[in-house]
Amino acid sequence: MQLDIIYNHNEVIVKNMEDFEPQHIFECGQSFRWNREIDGSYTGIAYKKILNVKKIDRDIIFKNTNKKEFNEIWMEYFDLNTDYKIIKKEISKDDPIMKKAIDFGNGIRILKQEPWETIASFIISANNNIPRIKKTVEILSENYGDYLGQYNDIDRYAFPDVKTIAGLTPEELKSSGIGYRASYIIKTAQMIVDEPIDLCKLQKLDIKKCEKSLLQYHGVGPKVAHCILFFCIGQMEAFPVDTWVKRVMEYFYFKEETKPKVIQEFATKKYGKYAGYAQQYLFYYARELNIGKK
DNA sequence: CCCCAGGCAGTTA
DNA sequence: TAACTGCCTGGG
Repeated sequence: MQLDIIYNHNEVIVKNMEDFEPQHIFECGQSFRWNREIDGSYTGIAYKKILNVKKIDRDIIFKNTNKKEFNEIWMEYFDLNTDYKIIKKEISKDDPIMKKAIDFGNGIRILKQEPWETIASFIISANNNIPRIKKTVEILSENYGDYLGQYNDIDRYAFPDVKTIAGLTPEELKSSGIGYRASYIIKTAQMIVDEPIDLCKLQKLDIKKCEKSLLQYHGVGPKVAHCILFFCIGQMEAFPVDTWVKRVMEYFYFKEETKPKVIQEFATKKYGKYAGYAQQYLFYYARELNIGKK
């Protein structure tokens, strides 16, 4: 698979890109820092960079970037070297439900996100709703993140550094609307400052050991751990079971109340090394169509 | 207004 | 180790 890339001034275009639908990528719930603009493009922040993404016909236009940055950051971030056709085929064989879910979320790509931001964001996501998670992450960034400049006349801020958060008190953090998760985030930040995350090391561990090490963080349980495994460590057989996935799996496969752990083990067996992708298609499908909700 | 949200930690049996 | 409970906060 060879990408057809054009590098312009402050802009990179990938021609005839397969399996890339901005709306599905940014609104499938994997990331909390991308917002839709009036023209249908999305502006977001990652790795202390501001980027705008727009799809025109079959081309993807990446604005506010350049060749060097694109190759160093965004290629991997957008998982552009992965052929989603193979994944889709693998997880949907003999599974009409998964075929439907994939058809619905056809252009989803899994973003390779930063470890600390992913950990903190998904700690915040617990017992919370997506609009509020996004708002909290935004306020956190405005209050404690680096100022990155303006884009489309709006001030943009990076997600706060782990050291900054580690130095705060829960009382200070609570002004960001983070609620009782403030103490979780701070404790976890302090753990990470004391022992920085070694991504390479984590990637080499088998998923069980990797999960176990993540569960040591405060505010990280099985669901959040699997989100971290999948969205930033690259353990693609992870399978986060949240309320939506639980409901949709019960509705389609189990036909009865089933414990998250049972669902997760079932999915790992059923979908194998691409289980995480299956989870993301299912989650998006279920949430958008309200499947399984009473 | 009340209900609840992409769970988790802490506490009991 | 399984089951139960309370939880900041604000969107819907």
